[in-house]
Amino acid sequence: MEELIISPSSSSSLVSTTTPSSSTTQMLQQNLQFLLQSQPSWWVYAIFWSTTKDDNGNLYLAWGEGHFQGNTTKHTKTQQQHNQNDAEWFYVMSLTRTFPIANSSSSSLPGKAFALGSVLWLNSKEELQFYNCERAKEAHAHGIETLICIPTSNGVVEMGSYNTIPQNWNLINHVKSVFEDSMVNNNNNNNNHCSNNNLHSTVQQIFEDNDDFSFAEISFMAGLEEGREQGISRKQADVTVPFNKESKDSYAESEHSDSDCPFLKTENTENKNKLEAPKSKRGRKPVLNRETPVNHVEAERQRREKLNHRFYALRAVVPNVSRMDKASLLSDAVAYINELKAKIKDLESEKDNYQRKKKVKLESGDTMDNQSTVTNSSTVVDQEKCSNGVVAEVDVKIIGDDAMVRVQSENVNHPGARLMGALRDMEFQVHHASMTCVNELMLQDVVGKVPSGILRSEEGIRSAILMRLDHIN
Amino acid sequence: MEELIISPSSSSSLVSTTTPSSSTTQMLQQNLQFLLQSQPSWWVYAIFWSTTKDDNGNLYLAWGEGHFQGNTTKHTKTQQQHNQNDAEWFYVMSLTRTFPIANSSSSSLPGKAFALGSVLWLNSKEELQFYNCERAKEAHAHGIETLICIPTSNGVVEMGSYNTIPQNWNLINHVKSVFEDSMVNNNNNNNNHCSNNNLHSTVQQIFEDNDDFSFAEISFMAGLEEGREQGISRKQADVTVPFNKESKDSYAESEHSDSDCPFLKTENTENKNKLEAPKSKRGRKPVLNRETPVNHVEAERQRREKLNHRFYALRAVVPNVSRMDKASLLSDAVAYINELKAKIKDLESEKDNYQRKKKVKLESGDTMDNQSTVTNSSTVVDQEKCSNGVVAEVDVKIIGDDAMVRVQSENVNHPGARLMGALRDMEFQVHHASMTCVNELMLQDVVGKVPSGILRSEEGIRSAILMRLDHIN
DNA sequence: AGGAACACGTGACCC
DNA sequence: TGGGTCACGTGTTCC
Repeated sequence: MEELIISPSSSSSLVSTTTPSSSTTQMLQQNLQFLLQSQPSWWVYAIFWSTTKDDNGNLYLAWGEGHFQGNTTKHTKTQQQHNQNDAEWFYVMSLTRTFPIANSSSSSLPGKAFALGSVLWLNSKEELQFYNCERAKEAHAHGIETLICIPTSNGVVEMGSYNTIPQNWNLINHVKSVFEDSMVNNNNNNNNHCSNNNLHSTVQQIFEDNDDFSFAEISFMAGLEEGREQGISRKQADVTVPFNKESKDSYAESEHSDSDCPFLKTENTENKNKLEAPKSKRGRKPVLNRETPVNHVEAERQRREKLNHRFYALRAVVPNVSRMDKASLLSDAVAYINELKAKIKDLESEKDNYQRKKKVKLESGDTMDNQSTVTNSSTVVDQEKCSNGVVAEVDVKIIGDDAMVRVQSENVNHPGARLMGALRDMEFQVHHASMTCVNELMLQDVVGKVPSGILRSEEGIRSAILMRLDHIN
Repeated sequence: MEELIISPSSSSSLVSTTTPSSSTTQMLQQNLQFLLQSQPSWWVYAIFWSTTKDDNGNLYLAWGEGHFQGNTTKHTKTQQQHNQNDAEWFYVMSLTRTFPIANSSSSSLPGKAFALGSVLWLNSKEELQFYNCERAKEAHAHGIETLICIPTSNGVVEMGSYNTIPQNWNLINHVKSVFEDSMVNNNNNNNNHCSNNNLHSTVQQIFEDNDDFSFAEISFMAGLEEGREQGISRKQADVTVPFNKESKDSYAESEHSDSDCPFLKTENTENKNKLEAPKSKRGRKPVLNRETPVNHVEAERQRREKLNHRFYALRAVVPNVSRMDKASLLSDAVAYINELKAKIKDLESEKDNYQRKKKVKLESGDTMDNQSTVTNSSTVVDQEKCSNGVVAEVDVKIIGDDAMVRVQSENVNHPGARLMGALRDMEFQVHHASMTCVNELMLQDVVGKVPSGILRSEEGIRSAILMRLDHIN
């Protein structure tokens, strides 16, 4: 798999005060990359469109950072390669794009997302083609099947995939938290010191639910650190770590190792460790003493990382975390869960009430039916055999201008449709009707206005119905 | 069936002042018995483990009450009888048992449940065997397949069954309500008994303000500390820090100084400092070298404790925590939160639908014109204009093999006949239907079996109905 | 300072 | 025996 990384060194001139420092840029790039690589679904690229002001002070979106990871695998080169090239082209061309921020139907999907403040998730040909958005159409023309735009506080994250990917709230939450956090902190920190706290938090949220993947990547950290990163401090190694083994070749390590993001706190503990290694030249005896502990240390490190990932994940799903420390997070999470539970309980009881009411309605029909079945032994003489072989019993009672019709029959041949059809033919205006199926029996009760034209007698209506029941089917 | 009832008269020596009165005992016994007998699943026994203090003021769980109802039936005497005897033995032996309250991997399942404040529900051989809990293993060795512990305000209800019984919230809620209520009365006058007052309801409040620990949590801490003390001796600490034994009891946090659990404060920082004093050779102030690190250590200890309690609280509100480690808990919590969110979204949209319809119903009664001209953009999508000019709103919900169809339209052109005809055309077998005319509006509700041939989606059915409503008349 | 929060390495424990 | 987890004391950084 090939990677394509574009840093907006040129575009920085456009950006006024919000110009990301190069360390931020790099962080952005890493975030995007980690984002893509941590997703279970395959995304071709991710772009962060950054809010920018032009000379007139109007906001628009311009290229902030991007990551392109191309095709899912090397197989099916013929067809997919074509697509990849297409999408690559689309991606590269995006460098030059800017989008006005407008919610009107414009050509700007990112602009719309930012203006509306809502996620746009288009995942079908149809949506892309008919969304009345030029960029969506372009994307589709270049093989993109799913195109999403997620607004953040100061930009929009756009992602594209060849596949149809259903909306995924985890992804959305990750993106939101990662890019909110990273930028907020960036704004707060005017120094170029790239807090690795932030970096951790931003990076790690990505892994939230994709445990296997993140674990794999994290575990690889262990092997990586000792061997090849001599000069780099431990913490930086942590950051660069998620470049997984498979892709290590294509990643210009320099790109990160020469980072201007100074993890100034070159760790004494780590240094100590490193210094200790040579010191251990003493004898071979430490073999058992050296190797095991180092694994242990590494394992513990990984455990901590994992735990922290989970914390970030939790942070991503719990809104309004009062303070940023872990304890507060946990208690907020608990409170939030209880809140959600209470809400669900409320809603459910509400719904329950509603359904119970409905049930009562149904049941009242049932009891009525029962009642009628109990009494119908006396009226069994009223049963008539229809020509289609269905036994039907019809009972009519006239009350003032209205009539009450009760029909009881086998549940075959859609008795409801037949009765309703019959009543329609008779111009019988239905006010209320209910039909219930009990075993093989269908009971229908209808109340309505007797048509003026027809013979206004119970027996007349009854036979009219019977006749039509017989013939209509 | 044989019953085996053991009252804790003998064990009362263990129990200090918290010994339940005999009336309470009896009530407990009845509750347990009723509990067992009211369950659809067969449980072999139920035990109420009551929180108790030993001479040092440490919390334990000791036998409070129990009920044994033995085998499910008399059949298969050979095999089951053996198990029953086994379980009976296990049950009787429980009389002598006490459990420290600790979350650490100890032999105490009830203790763990109480400390965590969360239900433990083990219902497979594997869980019982590998739960790293002696009591679970013992239970399994005696034929128990499902072993559960449900914490209450002042104890734990343990139940065992030969069968594999899935987690059942009704049972849990039942236990909680019954045993919380019954015991609260008993507790109130018992000043030296520190009950954790319904953990589940309190956690919420506890964390409302961030750092406030209610006595509920404190009681926890006491149990925890005490449990650790018993179980795992802090060897490392013992070696490196000679004063630890006392200092580690200083879990007390500043916030709960007014806690109604006075005994918990027995060991405090002062004590530790006092013991620490001799260690510092002499002068008042080795401050810089001695005292500061000690405070730091202590603070860190408390911080850890706090974090852990938050973890316990989180465990208490997250059901079905897959594994007991923190990382799993966190990710489960995240998953759970997302689940809850999704559910709320569902319920809310459902409710929204319902209310919108209701609103439409009400509005359409007198102001049909208004409604149509208002261009309520959200509702207009649901409404379709039939060719005959009748506005109809169709809602379909699929439940298993059945579908619920709701049609709302003007009462013209015999909507009942049209709908029934449409359903007949679709081979939709009606189980129940009701139609009601409110002013000029006709409401129809139909429940029936979805034909297998048709596209079995709600939207598919809906559009099929709409199409036919349009054409049939 | 001095508290609060965090990461780290380490010892211990348990499958 | 090793991999996984935990608690602990410590160093550090940010108010």
